[in-house]
Amino acid sequence: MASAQRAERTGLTRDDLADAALRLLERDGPKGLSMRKVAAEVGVQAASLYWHVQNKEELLDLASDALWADIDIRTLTATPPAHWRDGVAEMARRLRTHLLARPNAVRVLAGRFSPGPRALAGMEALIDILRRAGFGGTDAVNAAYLVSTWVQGFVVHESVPMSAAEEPGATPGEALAEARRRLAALPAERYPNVRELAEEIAGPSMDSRFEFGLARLLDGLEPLR
Amino acid sequence: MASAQRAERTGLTRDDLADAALRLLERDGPKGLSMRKVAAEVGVQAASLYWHVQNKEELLDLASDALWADIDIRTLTATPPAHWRDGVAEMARRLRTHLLARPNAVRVLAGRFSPGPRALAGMEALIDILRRAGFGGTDAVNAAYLVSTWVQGFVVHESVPMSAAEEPGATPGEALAEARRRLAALPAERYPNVRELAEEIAGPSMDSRFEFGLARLLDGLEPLR
DNA sequence: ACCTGAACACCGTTCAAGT
DNA sequence: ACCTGAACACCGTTCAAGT
Repeated sequence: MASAQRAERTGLTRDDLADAALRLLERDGPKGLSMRKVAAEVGVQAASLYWHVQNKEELLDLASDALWADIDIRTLTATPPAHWRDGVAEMARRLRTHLLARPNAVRVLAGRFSPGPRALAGMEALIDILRRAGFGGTDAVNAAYLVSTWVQGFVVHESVPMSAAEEPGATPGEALAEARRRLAALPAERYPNVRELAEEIAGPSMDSRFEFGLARLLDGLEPLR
Repeated sequence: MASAQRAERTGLTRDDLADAALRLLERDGPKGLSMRKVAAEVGVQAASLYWHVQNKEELLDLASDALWADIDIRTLTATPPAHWRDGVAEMARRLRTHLLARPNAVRVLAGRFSPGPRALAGMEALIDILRRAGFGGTDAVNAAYLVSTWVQGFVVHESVPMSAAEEPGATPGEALAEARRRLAALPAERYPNVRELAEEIAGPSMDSRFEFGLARLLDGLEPLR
């Protein structure tokens, strides 16, 4: 048909722009994300973008929703887990893994995280698991919101380099040693606990910190079932 | 002395720059935050900033730490609360209130949230409350981290306007109605729960959603004491 | 319906020069 | 030690014009 033919010729969609933005972000870093470069990425002039999108603001909003495009949620709801805790935990881990794989997008788009249409797919899956487990509607919504805001906040912290200055080289081990040095340099009278627990705070394992939080959340939700 | 005299004459500090950045952010919005405007705000030429700061990146890092400058934490630790739950809850509410009062800073700096020196004051206070209540060192650190990442993630969601397009006017009531319309427009087969619970999801009370999460967190932490 | 070229105001950053 | 003026490359956005 004519429409199919037209789609073959050009077919530049708003999704294409969002995907290009995310691609540039991870490939070239935050500085790669300009209207001119996004345009070049999709093979067009910068001014052309303004036919598809009102301004850069709107493009970034599209990108922040597209961030959730490839996340694998359906396999989870297709075969509901035996226990709701496993289901929620698995969803939380998937959200984290997905975001951690896109650290530049997280850093640039963090201030735009909101329940857009695609992010709602995660909410839908979480609510579904919770309701099947016997949670009431309001509780399920609140619980899903709790889990997803926490994961996002956690990953933001995790994705930010300890110091902007030392971003380039530096092995994880070096960054860790540097973090400990920093904590040890804080005034002892004002930060007694932070100093004493510097090893724990600058500890290497974000995984165990994540699992700690997850277990606490699930324990806190349990009585509501 | 000579140094005091010099300090009187100019005395432009890095803190001054960070404060100016935060001031401009809330006064003029995200677009107010350019090196040239920060320079003008402190009465200097743009190029001069580069004597105090390596680049804009570093200035934004300073600003994101300065975000925690005026938060009132000391009054809390001075008179430790009777029950640790009250202490942690009060800290969480203060963190939220503080951030909510600076929505533009939250939106622009969210991707930089990390445990900088000033943010560690909140951690210190939280850890202090928890340890006094009998939590072990590692648990206290993990719990403090859990609470503060959750609050920050929560407020980010809360600070983002539902849609970039409708930002200008629109009463909260209108925005709410619009949000419900959006949820109702989602495909019913893929979003059955979201659609059924649209009222809850687009519900007006972020306060109660916050208190729900807080109560769940505290319940989840209780057994660790 | 979709794209271009040229232009405008503005931006971050550098650098030689001033005091 | 701290600031300026001028310059450079780049940016978001508009608009008349093309097809």
